[in-house]
Amino acid sequence: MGQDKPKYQQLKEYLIELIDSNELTKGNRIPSENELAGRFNISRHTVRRGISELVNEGVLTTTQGKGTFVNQGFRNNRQNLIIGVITTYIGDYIFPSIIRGIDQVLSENGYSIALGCTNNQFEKERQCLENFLNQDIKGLIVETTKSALPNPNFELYEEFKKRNIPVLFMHGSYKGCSASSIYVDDVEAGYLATKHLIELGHKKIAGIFKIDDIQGHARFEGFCKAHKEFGIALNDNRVLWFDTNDLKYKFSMQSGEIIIEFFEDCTSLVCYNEQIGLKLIDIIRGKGGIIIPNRLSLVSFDDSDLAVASEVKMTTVAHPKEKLGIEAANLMLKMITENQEVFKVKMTPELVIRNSTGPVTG
Amino acid sequence: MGQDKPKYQQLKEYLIELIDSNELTKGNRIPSENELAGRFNISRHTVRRGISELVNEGVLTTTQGKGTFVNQGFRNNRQNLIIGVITTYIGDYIFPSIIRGIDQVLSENGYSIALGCTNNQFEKERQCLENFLNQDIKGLIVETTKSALPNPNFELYEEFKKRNIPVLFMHGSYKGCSASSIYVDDVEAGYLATKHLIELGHKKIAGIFKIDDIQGHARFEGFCKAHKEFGIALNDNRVLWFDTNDLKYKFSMQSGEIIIEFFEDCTSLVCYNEQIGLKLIDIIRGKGGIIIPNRLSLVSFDDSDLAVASEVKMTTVAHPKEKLGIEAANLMLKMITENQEVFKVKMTPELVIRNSTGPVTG
DNA sequence: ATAAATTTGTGCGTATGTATC
DNA sequence: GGATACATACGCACAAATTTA
Repeated sequence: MGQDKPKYQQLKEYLIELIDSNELTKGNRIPSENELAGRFNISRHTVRRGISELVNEGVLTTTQGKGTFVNQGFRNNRQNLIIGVITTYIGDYIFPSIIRGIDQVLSENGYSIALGCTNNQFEKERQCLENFLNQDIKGLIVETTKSALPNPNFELYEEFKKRNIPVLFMHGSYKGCSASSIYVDDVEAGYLATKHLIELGHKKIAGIFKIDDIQGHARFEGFCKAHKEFGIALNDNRVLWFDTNDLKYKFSMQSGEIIIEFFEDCTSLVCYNEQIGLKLIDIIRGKGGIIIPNRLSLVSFDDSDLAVASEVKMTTVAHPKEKLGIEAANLMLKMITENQEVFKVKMTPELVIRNSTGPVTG
Repeated sequence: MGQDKPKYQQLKEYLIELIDSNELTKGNRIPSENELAGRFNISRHTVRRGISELVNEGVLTTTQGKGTFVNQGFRNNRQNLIIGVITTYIGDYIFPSIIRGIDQVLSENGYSIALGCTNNQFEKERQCLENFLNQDIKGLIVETTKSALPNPNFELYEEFKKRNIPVLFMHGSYKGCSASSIYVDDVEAGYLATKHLIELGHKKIAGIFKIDDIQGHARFEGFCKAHKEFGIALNDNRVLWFDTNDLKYKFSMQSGEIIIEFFEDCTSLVCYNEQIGLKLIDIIRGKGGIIIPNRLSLVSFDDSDLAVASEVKMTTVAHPKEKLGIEAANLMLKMITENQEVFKVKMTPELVIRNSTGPVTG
């Protein structure tokens, strides 16, 4: 008789053993409390304690007057392996690819995804986090919301840490937070895009970047770095910043005039992503007169479907997408097993040259 | 003193009351077991039972030697509202929009989504279902996997029914299953697309449809229906069938010649979806000579981003997408509250006319 | 640094109530 | 009604962890 383990624990293990070996299967009645008490020479109270824990774990169900029964066998693997995933947008652009990558790896390993979507709003992010705190998730992968701004949901992330639930940030992490993160080297991306234009002879390069997003900042940093490295002066008037709210209005056909004026004296354009890129192409096509790449070279980022959707096949700096998702999921599995190590993984983007860029003319 | 409720239950309610009224908040120690026993004149054993249930519900945490403490307030709403969502593909095309629609409604109502993805394989579907059976989900929304074939996971769906977990099928339900379903009228969609061309004067209409997909069959059915209704003969040679595996090869630039030959003697084309439509536009643009809509009118389906991505803005029959997701989520909420009624909801698609179609010429 | 007090954890015994067969 | 099985409830004893004097 092991004196180390509590008796109710031993009883639990005995019952689990019976169920796992199929001596008791779904629907079977287990011996009565009194019988178990007699058989193991323990008190009925102790039997009750063991049983009540198994009921709580979903293994058994008790019915007064009838007995205690084994639940449906689906609970045989009594695991509940869920990873929370929070993204800014769910259905747009490259996010689906990332989620697909994550799902691919996790489902292979018996995990499933619980999905949350912030629409880039702190309030919704908070809601998602609270939701996940109420669930028994084994890990959390977060694509940061408004990553360039200070985050008001800091305490909630701390709570995950306290509970030993690993958190992995994607596309940048919050300041002062020592959590793991996986991100694309967006400075390098911005650098590669700009360098490509410079090497084609461009000197007047416009840039459009997103202001409330750390990726926007990073890509702009790379934009600057390339200018500096090649000794080209950077003109502030050639950089246009926009935020999430501008998306619908600033880049519509109606305001196309303003946009076109903006890069009028430039020969090329570094464009924050392909959603914007495609809208610009539409505007330019609509106005006529400007030909890509002859009059204007365009580099964008991400290499989504949109890059090759129109007649202008965009030169772009490819985001790893699925690969990032796969990497992130693998990291998460590692974090779960290797107990709270902090990882920082940087993925390097690659330039994909298509026909939206060409040598400077005139 | 209410004699109806058990004493441990009364104790639980007393403690919950203290927490909800913020007299005890996160981190606070509650009175010791002995003190509570004395105060309420009940035995310590009874106190322990009440406390142990609250521990199990995540409200309290006990530490031997220290005391019993109130957990972080996130559990104040001790609900665990998760809806399982199973789709065939996660990241492609219109699925993200559907998921976004579902998420929009559910998150507003305090639910969150647990996501599963079958890749159109029965085995993965089974895995997802077993996963969800192990979780405490409140409902299940399933996009059917290989809906034309008999489903081997029937018993698992039955199990949900047994547990009173409502199941809602999307895009068709399994045979012999009396569950609720929500679907788009794809016959009508095919009919609308074809009728639009006929009304523009087209009589030689080619069709491209997906063969391993019930939507493909339905859209083809509508294609036929319109031909019959307007007394136009249907030529088998003008219908091209493809399956999932063909996607990569059949519609590439390399095999473009074959595709173009296929609709050479037609003035218009009904194209299964916009992924294919966009590839065709690329092929046509690459070959030159054929102008849309002058030489060839093109109608597609779904109204995804891709419809307006290129210089050819596609006329298309819009899939409700988000709206379908929203509808589905609302239905699910209704099913949860109204206890297992069976709903059948049909959504009607709408024609969106853009500039890929025009009157027949020559 | 040690002992005492406090608090939770394990375990036994008993009694009575209530649901099911 | 009677037998059986689970539900509620009280009491006691000792062990183990933590705090405090």
